Amino acid sequence: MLRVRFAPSPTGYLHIGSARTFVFNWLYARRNGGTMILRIDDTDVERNTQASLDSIFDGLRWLGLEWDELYHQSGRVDQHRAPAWEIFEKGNAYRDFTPASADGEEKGQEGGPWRFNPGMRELTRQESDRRAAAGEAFVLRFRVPREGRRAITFTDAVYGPQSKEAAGVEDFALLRSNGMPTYHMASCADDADLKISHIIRGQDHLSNTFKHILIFEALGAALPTFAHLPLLIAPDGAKLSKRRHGPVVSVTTYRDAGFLPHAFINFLCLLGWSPKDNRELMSRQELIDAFSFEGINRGNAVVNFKDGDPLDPKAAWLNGQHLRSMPVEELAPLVRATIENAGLDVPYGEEWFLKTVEVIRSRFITLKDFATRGRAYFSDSFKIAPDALAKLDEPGARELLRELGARLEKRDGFNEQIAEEELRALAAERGEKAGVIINASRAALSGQSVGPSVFAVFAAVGRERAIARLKKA
RNA sequence: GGCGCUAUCGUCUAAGGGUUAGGACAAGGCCCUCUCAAGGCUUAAAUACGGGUUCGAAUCCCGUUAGCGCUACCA
Repeated sequence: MLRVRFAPSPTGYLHIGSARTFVFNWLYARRNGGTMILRIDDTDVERNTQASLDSIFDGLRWLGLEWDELYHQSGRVDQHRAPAWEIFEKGNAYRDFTPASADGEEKGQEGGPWRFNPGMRELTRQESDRRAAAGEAFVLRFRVPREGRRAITFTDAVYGPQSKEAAGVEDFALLRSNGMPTYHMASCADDADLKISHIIRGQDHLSNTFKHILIFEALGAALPTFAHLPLLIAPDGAKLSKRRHGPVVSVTTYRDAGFLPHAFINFLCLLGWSPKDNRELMSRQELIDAFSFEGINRGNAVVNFKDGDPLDPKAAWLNGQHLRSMPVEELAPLVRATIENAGLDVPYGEEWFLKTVEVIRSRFITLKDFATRGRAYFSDSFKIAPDALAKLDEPGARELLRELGARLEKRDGFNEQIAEEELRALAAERGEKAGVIINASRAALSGQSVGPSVFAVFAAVGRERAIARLKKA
């Protein structure tokens, strides 16, 4: 039974690296008929926030990614503590009564890295029990095997064979002096208990895996398959962080910028993974079908944002591609929400709406464009952009528009063909280039100097509004 | 410092002993055209460095350098 998990700790908003980890887990589960588990690793009570938890759920909901089971570690503390003591009883852990060092670590000093406190590691069971009974505080540490040259090995599904001498691993903590399990303990206990078969997570855990294997083995639990993912980094090479890089690292930035959930997922997938056949624009199903560990890279991937522009250009391109290629029926509700969020509403019925979205989406990059560059289609209160104004200011242009408006008004019926007939007839009559009237019309009708074919604009704007806008010129 | 991992155009990546080192984004040009996108064509742009192994290395090995990660009673 294939079971994977995404285990965020709610100590910041959902950032794009975490989102990608979720996506890869999800893809792997969906690809192989497995179970996707969302586990909130909220053992660090001090740093957890409700806002962070909300952002995780908001982000995942926005992306439309679902999970099959949900757990909170905070409700499972007993299930983490018990196995720690089990390890202790087997002799694979010991109490360390050394007081927590006040500020920072002076442990890893001069003679090399800190591995353990010899006095504590060798304490007899009787002595250890006595001091514990006397109420002395202690942390429970794993007794990492140091005899011989035992190596801890495993094969990572992405990074290949991994090996490290056990003696090089420090006696890491399982239980804190307040009795709370550490991340390593809680995580492994849950992974074992929840029967996680594949641990797919960030490469920052690659070196932690040696410790985790020690725990799994001490627990007598089956080892899951590990697959580590290259990290997402900033253009300056540093790992993505809110402090250094600001909101670009947050999933909500992309949502608020008007991204399509699926386009964002598509973009995320291309960071550190490739289908190896040059495909880039992929549907959800194509992603699922193509996903495998073999396609995952080992080098970190740069999210290419700039100071003035938080969006990776390729992400924007992908969004534009999806925007114009997805079924318009699927896009329409998202556009409607965007329009309504901007305080506008859809003036005509669904048929008109679908047609209009179809016409104008071809030049847009994000959903936001519908409310900004596309504002004139939904509202009479719009500004004419400066470069569009220049088209209106062409000599004679305004007069021609008024005349065109008058002719359209006299004419029965109204559609693309009629608009084109009248416009071209007028141009011919006046010996004027059609382009002048065309460009000026686009400016007057849509407020933009650029956009769809102007006759499609006439149709989308509609007879009454088109005539009014022309005459107002 | 110790340990682990990584290194192909500016960015995302393909090629895993023999290719003119391929694609995409971004940039430049041309075509199309009522504008702008889209689309088509096209230009520029890379195997970090040094040694091996081999008839032949981006690819395998060693070293160097650089980056990242771990080295907490954070996760």
